Amino acid sequence: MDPQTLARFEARARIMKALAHPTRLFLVDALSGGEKSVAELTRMVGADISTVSKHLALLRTVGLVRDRKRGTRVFYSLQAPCILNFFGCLENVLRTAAEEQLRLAVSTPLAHDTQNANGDATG
Amino acid sequence: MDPQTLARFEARARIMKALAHPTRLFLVDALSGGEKSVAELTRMVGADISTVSKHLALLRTVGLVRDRKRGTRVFYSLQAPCILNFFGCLENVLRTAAEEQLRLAVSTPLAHDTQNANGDATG
DNA sequence: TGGCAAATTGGGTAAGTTGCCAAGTATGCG
DNA sequence: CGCATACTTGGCAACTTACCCAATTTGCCA
Repeated sequence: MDPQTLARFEARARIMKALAHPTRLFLVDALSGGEKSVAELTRMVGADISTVSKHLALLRTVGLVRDRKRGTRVFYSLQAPCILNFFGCLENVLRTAAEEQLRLAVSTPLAHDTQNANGDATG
Repeated sequence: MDPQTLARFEARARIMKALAHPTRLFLVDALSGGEKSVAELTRMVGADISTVSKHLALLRTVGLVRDRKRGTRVFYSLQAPCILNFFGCLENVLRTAAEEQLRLAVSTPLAHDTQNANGDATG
């Protein structure tokens, strides 16, 4: 991987890292319905406001959200709504993985415990 | 954030984490052209084969890629090609962020060094 | 000006991540 | 069988990240 390619993927990874946390994914999702203040988001998340503020700052640093100060409050909004398209893909991956797990469980049952553990032997 | 919502975003975050590394993003990109062996990918990445193997294992764990053993070799391929759509969004975010940086740099120049550093004082 | 509310920043600790080497596993071949 | 090749796994040191608490900054208003 040459330096230029590396730099490009490092830049992409920085954005992905910003999304690689449940709270931050939740924040992005919450902002899909329009801008919200830190306090409002803090209430939704249910963590310390300083924690939420730091999460938002990280999202802003990589350019995923933007902030707008109004009085003492700061409203955050989505800067890159195209992220939302990705959520469907994530659900897709999760569903496929779950199906795969199920398939494996059925096709390669454990040596012991095969008598009636599944509870579907009659159906 | 109620427990069920938390669980859903944790599951999503697990996938995002798997993508939150330059090497793993590179691997996903490399696999967009079809399945490749670990040795082949290792050559492209330029790291230790054990490192690449672990990256691939992680991608497989979350269901992003799949492996197929053939003889002594293991071929990996994309299980969730929809990820590739996201790369365009990432580039979008990067471009927008860069433009934003430029805009800020132009609108709020440093107090010193404003003589002709930009080279566009005459335009 | 003093005081309140909203938000950010700093700090310390606990937990997670990464990469390389070494060792182990699996397959093919003579 | 013995050996080589391809890959995976274990383990450890270096580094990064997350959270809560405390302190600070910012803006509003009496």
